[in-house]
Amino acid sequence: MGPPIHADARGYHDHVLVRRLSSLWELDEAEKIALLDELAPARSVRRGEDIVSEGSKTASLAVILSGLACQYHMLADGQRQIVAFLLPGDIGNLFSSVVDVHDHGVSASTHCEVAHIPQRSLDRLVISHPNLGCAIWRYCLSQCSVLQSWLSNMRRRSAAERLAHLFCEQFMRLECVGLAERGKPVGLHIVQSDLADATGMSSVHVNRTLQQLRNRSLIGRHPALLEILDWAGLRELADFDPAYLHLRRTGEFSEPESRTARIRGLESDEVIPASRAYPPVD
Amino acid sequence: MGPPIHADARGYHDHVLVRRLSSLWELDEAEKIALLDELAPARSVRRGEDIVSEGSKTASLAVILSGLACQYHMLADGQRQIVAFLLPGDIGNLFSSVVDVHDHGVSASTHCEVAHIPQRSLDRLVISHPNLGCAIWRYCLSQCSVLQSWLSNMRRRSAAERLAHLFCEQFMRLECVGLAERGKPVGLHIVQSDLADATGMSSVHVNRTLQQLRNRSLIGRHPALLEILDWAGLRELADFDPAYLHLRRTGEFSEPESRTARIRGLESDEVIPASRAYPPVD
DNA sequence: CGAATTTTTGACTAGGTTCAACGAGAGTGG
DNA sequence: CCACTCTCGTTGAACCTAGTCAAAAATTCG
Repeated sequence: MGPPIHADARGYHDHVLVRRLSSLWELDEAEKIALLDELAPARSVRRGEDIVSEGSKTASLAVILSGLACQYHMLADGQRQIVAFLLPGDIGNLFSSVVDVHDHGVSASTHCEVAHIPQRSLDRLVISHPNLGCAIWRYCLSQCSVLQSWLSNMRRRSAAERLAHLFCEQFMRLECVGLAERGKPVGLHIVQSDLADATGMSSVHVNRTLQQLRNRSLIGRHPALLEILDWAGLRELADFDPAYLHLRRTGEFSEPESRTARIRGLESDEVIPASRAYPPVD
Repeated sequence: MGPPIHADARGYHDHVLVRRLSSLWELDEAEKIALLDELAPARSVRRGEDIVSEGSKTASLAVILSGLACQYHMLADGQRQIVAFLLPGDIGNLFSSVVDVHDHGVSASTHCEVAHIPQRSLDRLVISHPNLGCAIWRYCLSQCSVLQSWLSNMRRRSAAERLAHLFCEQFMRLECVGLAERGKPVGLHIVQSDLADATGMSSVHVNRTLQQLRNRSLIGRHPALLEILDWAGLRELADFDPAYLHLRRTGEFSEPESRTARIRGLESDEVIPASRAYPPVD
């Protein structure tokens, strides 16, 4: 259902990992090829399974190719806190790469395709292609900024604002790797209990808050889709400023209504699959 | 190259910046000297003033020499979220160093001494001394881990647990640069409204929660001191596991006092008297 | 010493949690 | 093809943590 979050191999330009790093830092052809050369074959991980286990030894980096994964911490009382969502093109355990042991786990929130890069390969890569190291450094900083942003939003905002902010972020991150388009729903199925673990709310309250957002026509009603009906409204509610994602092409995204409206209007006189291609909404 | 100009009388070993980086990664003498060589003279910043302003351009890194500073975000409604505390030896704006503009501010929570390292100097340093780059990379990851930890703790824990966790963290971070000792109060004056901005609570609730901790004899009663009366109790309450700080010598910290005293190189194995008051730090 | 900041206290309110149960789909095996 | 199970989503009601407002006490500082 929905357009699959899925990267096929139409060439290295279209590889999600390349797209992700390119969204942060310019890479040349040689660097892209060298990077993809080190990728081990993909493996499948089913929802709920660990991609990287908490406490395990570091040997390779896990690159998400498709699906949705999350970084989490287990607390002493059995609660789980999701500290980051990982979308296609994201690297699961970069933070642990210098440390010997993973201090957090990575698990699959939906079915995922994952490819690994051996730690040694990466070490070699950043030496032979320093500019690649720069991209990775920037990627790390971008992740840190997201963490800071979560910290701000989680505590100081109301439940509706928090969810709105999360949706804005996820959508824009999908967009930057070419997996989402304005006005179109995305087949990204985040389970409500995962939303709860990420925003620090109870799943009951997530449910009720989602209903508010739906009733205000900000998001679509289908649970399995991330469908933003009113980007400007959602963004205003969330007080969302995408600067913290450190994407290169900031101009086009930061524009308020006018531009957004134009984009939305543009596709509205053409094809909107949203109403047709996807199952009924209510 | 060149003699250590800015090292104080006790020598460069004792410089907080060296201590901080050394706590994460082993540095040799040449690296320490080279690093300190690039430090510009310190300047004073009064409580409440900005060390780095949000939105300003990046030109140098701010190293905290003494006092307490914080990284913060201003939200649209005027609320302030503190995303990190900076202790002596910490670098205020490392995250922004690759980005052109600071996406967060750094302000002095108490009177601070701050020294700057020009961005260019740092760039040169990590090239001429790769091992130094390694230490900085690790420092960055350590900061990220702290952020993740804050995220977990802010959301999933009760008010008392959150404050307890924060105190454990601050104390241990002070300890690793030699500014705190078990059983002794530290002259670190965190104002309650700052605690509120950091933990996402109201200052009223911070106040009431502090009283709980005091009544349970976990912390001391003096507002201007960070005094941990019952380390084990506080740690248990907070479910504090220092692993996420990525300190090199992890073993010694999780052990009770006797061991700590031995490793810290005390001549006699007398227990440090809590009665002997610690001189005020700021 | 006086002014400003910080800490403390009280009363009231609201947003969010917890518990418990029910509904709706998807997959599975007979 | 249907019943069974499992997970996920939805709903209601009682309860409670923490926020807000307001004001007094204490501390710091010029």
